[in-house]
Amino acid sequence: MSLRHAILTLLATEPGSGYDIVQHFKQSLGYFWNAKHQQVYLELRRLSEEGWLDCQVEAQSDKPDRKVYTLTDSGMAELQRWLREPAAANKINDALLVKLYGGTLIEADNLRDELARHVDIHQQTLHSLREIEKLYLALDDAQKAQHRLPYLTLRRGILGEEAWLKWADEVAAEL
Amino acid sequence: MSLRHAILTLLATEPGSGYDIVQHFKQSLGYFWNAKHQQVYLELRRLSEEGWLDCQVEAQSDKPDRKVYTLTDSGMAELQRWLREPAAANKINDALLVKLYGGTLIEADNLRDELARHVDIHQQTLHSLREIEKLYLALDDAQKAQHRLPYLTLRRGILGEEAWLKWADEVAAEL
DNA sequence: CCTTGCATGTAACAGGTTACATGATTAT
DNA sequence: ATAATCATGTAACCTGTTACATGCAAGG
Repeated sequence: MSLRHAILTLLATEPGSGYDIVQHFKQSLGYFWNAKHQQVYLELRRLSEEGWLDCQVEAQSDKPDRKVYTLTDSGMAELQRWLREPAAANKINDALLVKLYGGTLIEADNLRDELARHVDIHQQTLHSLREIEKLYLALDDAQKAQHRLPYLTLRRGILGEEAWLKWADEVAAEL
Repeated sequence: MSLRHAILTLLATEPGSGYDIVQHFKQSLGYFWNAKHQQVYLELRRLSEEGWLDCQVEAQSDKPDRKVYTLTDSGMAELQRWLREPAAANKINDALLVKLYGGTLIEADNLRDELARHVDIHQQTLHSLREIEKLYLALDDAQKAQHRLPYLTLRRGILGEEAWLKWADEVAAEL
């Protein structure tokens, strides 16, 4: 479990609501972290109960109230403790590869369609990551320096998607 | 959940015990599927209860008894039904990227060490995948044709690890 | 009128991890 | 002696998903 620490990491940059965090996961950070809103709201409550977050309700005129969470000192201490701890290598469970592995048991057309669907998804992801990269590259040096590490995670997304699509080409040629 | 279908896929090629399946996950298939032995034994029991697997106890002289599971006709039907169903895109939760993202909050040395540790792991994985690839490439054409699809999943592992290491080079240069 | 976005949650369930448990054989 | 390999499991716990729930505002 590191959803709680992913949340603390995001809130270390700037305070935000559960909704904000979910939007981050859905948009720019989706290539390395995903969570449903239910899970996020649950963790936010727990993190507050443990004293790692402060919560302030922000009333809005035309939209529903927001609960804005801020990292506390002990929250920052916990985050740093976790950051220093070694991370386990990522566990991968890839259903598409299982399907390809067992692909001789079904029609080749089915497999080709499935691959094409996934190629579309990965191309779209790659495209949106490259758009974000453009924004970064247009920054001046001082701003670039500030977002150096998030940019490196973005590069992981880009290189990862490029490699995936290169692989898909190999597969398409064989199928 | 597709652990049950990953198991059915493996047993479609040849019957095996829970232990055999876990070994597959630990060794050659670890780059696309992972599961603990407890979970595998649990699923095997459930799959038998649903009539998708047959179980035969094989006594061994010097080693403990083995429960060898075989796919039934209805198990094969279920597997094919699942294989034809579209797979959701893979969900990624990568703690290392979260740590990199929040890396400004801790010492740079810590980050470099962590990266080096992961580079080691990925290099070892890539090495063992390449060893498996050599075995495939040495096969004659008929045998190659037989293992075409599993080989394509292996290529995914190799291209994925190569891309990961290429990214790690970029990161190391920046850190 | 209907859908999307904003914004938050509860409850039931499914899936996965950790701890504990057993016991023989083989290698260091 | 000690650890590793083979081989199977139970129980408690933690994490994540799905279904259900509310309610206003803006846009087509």
